[in-house]
Amino acid sequence: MEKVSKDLFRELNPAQQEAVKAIEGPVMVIAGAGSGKTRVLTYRIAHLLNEGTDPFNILALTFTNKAAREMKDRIHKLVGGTEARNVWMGTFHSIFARVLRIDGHLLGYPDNFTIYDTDDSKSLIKNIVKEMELDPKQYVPGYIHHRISAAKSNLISDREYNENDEVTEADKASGKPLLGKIFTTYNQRLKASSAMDFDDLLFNMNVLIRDFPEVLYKYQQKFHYILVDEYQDTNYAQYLIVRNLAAKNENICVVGDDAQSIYAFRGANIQNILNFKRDYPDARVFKLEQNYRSTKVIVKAANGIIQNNKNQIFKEVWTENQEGELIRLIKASTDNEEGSLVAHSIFETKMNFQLPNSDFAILYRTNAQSRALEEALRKLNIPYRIYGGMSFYKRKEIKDLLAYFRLTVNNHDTEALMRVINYPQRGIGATSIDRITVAAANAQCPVWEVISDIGKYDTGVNSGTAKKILEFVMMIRSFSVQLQQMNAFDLARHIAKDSGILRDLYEDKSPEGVSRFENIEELINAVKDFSEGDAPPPMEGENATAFRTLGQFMQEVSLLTDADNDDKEDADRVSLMTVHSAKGLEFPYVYVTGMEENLFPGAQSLKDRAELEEERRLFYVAVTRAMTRLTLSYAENRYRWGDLIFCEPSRFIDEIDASLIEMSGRRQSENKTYINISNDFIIRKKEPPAAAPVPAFPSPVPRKLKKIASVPPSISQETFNAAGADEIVAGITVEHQKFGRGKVLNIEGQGPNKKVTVFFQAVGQKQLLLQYAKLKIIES
DNA sequence: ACCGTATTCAGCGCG
DNA sequence: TGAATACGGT
Repeated sequence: MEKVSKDLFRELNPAQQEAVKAIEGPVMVIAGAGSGKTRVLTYRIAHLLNEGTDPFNILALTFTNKAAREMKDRIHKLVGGTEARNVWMGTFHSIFARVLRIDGHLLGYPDNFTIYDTDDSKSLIKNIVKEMELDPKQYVPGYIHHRISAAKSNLISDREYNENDEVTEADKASGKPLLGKIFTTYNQRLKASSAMDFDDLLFNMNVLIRDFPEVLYKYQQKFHYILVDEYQDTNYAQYLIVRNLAAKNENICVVGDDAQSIYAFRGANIQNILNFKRDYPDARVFKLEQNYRSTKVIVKAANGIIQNNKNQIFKEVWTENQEGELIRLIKASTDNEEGSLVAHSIFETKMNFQLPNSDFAILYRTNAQSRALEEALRKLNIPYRIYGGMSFYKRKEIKDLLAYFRLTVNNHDTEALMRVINYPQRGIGATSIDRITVAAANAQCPVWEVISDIGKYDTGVNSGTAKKILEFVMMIRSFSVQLQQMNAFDLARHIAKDSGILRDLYEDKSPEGVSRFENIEELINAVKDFSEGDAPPPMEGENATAFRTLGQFMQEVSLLTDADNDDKEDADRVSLMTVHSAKGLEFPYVYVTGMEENLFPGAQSLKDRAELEEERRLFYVAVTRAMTRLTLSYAENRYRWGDLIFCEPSRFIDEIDASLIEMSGRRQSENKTYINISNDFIIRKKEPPAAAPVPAFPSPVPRKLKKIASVPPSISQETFNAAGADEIVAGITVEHQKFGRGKVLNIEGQGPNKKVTVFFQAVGQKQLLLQYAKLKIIES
């Protein structure tokens, strides 16, 4: 033990050592970018363990699953053994979901409550708006959800919301007087579905420890040491939980950087970190100011930027690293040229220094900017990966199967029920579903209650439909019964088959259908991996099972988001992402693109000081991602929402000392106007790269052709120009865009009504109107 | 139930 | 511009 802890400190600089050693009492660590923030947190926990602290008494809160996982791994490497896995380490949401599964019954929730994700919440809101017969233009689900979320994050209940005149007046003034009513109904529906949304996990945790002092006491006793990562990003609900849990022992350590607070727009309160000294007058504050990541040039530039913000904790970040290259500034005339110049710069740097693609990152403010950059990279055959796209768990087919799992675990989960009651189609149509919903609303009970005893309610569905509903209920019940009998994998496979999802997707032979089928297989494999792991040690108050159940799988999966389950396969790619998602990462070569007024800083932020300061912190984050060389770029014209607009270079460029910047030469070899027109044309029309000379006068191509580009490569656009009606005769082989190849059996009808019967290998016999079906002749 | 077409809308996004 | 959704015709 002793030896390990000596080694532990040798790897830390004096400031870091002090921060690690200050175990007792309130501590705040202000960690500049690249100063070893995570290192301090992990070493601190390792130190606690080495000193003999029971891991069960340590609570470490992070913002992302990824951060929690990385920290666990690193601690495990430092202290070895199995101790690390017993630390209560995870996101705010996952830790408090765990607590609520144990003690949530005090608030009237079963331990198998469902967690609604944002889509579930919005869909529920949408339905409520519809039921109340309000104008969906006025009551946009996304906006309402945002309001409700903001209220919950500030611990304002629906009742308090409705009783607050200021708030209700504001809603009235903006033409949404019934927003409070929707809030109330929304909460009622959640409760009836035994469900919590993400914000409820924090809100209800607060209610729990507010209303049940013995529960608060229990966790105060348990969590002797509390650590919080990214403290600058905590919202009020999170802040208050932490403060209450730490109130007894005051062994609380928060780590963060006020200069990197970039989530005020979703409720983070930078005051939490600025006021820490006020909350804990005895607090010791440690500043980590030595940067180990970046060159002197980059550090100087970053300092120059952030000093323009007024509201901050003073610190001076410095580095012993070498001076490094000057910051490059690329000026392009259009967004497409910007992409091309960035791509060429990456290509050249890569070749000159023989670097892997993974050394490069391209950052942008908005996701919409990625397209031009992608096109440019593709032209140079530079492999890239876009972060923050559609995550695995957001795909339709995955959500469908997960909905079956959810409904199996919690029959009251109404969003899941609505999703699958008629998928795959079982003849329970929109009208019947409406009738059921209305009956449930009238009877003030969950939809599941209505359909599981449909005769008892006055729904008005006809007997045929009632029978189909009964069959559906029986099926779900049979799944639920298996929860304690089968392990997660066996039950998941059983559900995928019995529900008809597998068959439904298997029958779809289109490339999209095949991919969906593969995704389902991947999900079932994930369940398999989970099943084969050790049964988790039962927590206090939990039932122990000999095997891992589907219920346990769902608890884990409902708080996962972006596929951190990284693809190791060909990881050597250039990274493309928004500045927000780059937070916490580092790359040798970083390109920050779209450095223009109204884009970065964004147009909405120019109105008020606080928002502009957040944009500036965002830029600070972007700049400090770079280790070796930073490149900034902007375009003088940019396509936005379809038309070309003029842009001014960002004010942030001027905030960097001019002596640190070098203007990178534009590629002057070709006529400028020519480049713009031709490049724009090529990229927008998705024609092949101009290996051959580009036509000076692009021939007008019908717009519609663009759509074709999304069709998989095997099917080119000409392929599906319909064959002439006269050319199709019985006996020939044809290809259909969706159904694939098949043989023509029969032709009937005349002119526009000419009908053809085809037997497709994949899907069987189909009748098609020649007028609509675009058939290609494969073999006559 | 299904398809093509019209319409609408556009910020960053953890869990 | 393009993606997501609503609508109207078969």
